[in-house]
Amino acid sequence: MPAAPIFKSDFLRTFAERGAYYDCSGAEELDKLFATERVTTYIGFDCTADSLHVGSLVQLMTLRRLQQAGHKPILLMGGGTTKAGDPSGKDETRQLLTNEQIEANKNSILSGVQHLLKFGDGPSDAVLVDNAEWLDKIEWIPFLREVGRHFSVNRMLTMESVKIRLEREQPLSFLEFNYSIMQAYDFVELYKRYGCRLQSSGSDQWGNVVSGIDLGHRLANVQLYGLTTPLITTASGAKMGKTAAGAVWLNAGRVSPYDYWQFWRNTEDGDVGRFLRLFTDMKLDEITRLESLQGAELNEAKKILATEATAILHGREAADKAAGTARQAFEQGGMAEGLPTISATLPDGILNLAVAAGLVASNSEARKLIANNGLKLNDVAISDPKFMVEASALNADGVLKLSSGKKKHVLMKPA
RNA sequence: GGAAGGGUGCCCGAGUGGUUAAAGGGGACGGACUGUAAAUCCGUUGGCUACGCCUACGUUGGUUCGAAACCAACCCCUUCCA
Repeated sequence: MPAAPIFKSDFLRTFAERGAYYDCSGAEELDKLFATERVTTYIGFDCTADSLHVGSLVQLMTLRRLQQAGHKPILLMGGGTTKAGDPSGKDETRQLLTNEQIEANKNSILSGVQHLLKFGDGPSDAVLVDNAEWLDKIEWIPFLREVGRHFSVNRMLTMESVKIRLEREQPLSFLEFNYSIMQAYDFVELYKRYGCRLQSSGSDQWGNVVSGIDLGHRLANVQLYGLTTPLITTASGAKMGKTAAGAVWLNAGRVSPYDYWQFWRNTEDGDVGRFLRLFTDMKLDEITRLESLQGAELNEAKKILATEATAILHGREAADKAAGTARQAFEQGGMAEGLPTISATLPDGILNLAVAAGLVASNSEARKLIANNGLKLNDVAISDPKFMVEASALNADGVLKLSSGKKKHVLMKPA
């Protein structure tokens, strides 16, 4: 990672102090721009799913900090690019999404980030833009004449992403080859429509960002800028955001605030300080204090991380509730009301209940879990797969707690 | 259009007629140890009404007592040539 320059503007300085800075183009000029005017900045996301996940959070936090510093963020949805489909991946003949699906995904994604960014018409309010607005209307020949002539294949072949594929003799379709052109075009189009001067992205997108800057010179005679964030991995080197249940989605419908809180609570020791800087709004000196905690005391810092990160995404109330639920479930061994709750009909076999609770995918899996001593009813391990759960197992509040391992709990209420 | 190689479980990858629900690795899950961490060690990793049965090695059909493996057609991927 290049050493971060000393920035004068509030935004870039904060951005760098929080560990989100990887590289940028024209550092000095960009710094000056940030210090003197409101800068409109965009980040692109694809909309193949109905929610973003934690992997996009660094980017979203970038937009949040921009907005906090009084600048204007644009969330660019790749509606147009999504229609082309991502051809990488071997033999999955990936289904192309219909327009309705893409539209639904966009709305859903937007609803998932409502707490992170303030959307609206104000000068620094975030806006959502879909690149289908212009990509859909492109005509082949005019596009080639206007835009295509500015792209040198010779140079595109030297781009890192392309070069790697060629060197490894991996296939690279024409469509993929065009992604960088589309992305470059998006940048210029956003400049024309919204006066957008800066594109932020992960460091892997650098080549595409530079293409956009270049195209800005040629088509609009304007100086555009790029700002990249580092790739975030965990201290033990794993890609961030993959857990048991798959990706950690941002939408509450996919991953509940409670589970989201748990995700952050289970952060590795070595990541606590870094994550506090990146993913919360906490003051830096407070973070310095928290990350200096040793051994088990670091758990306190993890709880704060979990609550703060959850508050940013789901709101303060949901975060406090998740924290409270966790406290009851883990520290007081209680029934913790806020745990995911499903309804059940008693009496029923323990296998059925475990499947109904979503703790396991099948009866067989439940049997295996029991054989491994991992399935608990009201905190007592079950040893008999044929165990019948009677209504008498309900506690005073009329619920029963089913657990897989030590961390995953579900409450069951008679229907 | 021609030639060659290939499609195996969540992923990578072995397997070229029976002992194969399919080696090995990764990942994941559970257990032990801990601090709801990491590392380490152990176990599990297709389904079911479960000492048995069902479904699975791109698709369909065939050869055989018996096929992931052999044959045919088709689909898809990769590479080289035009």
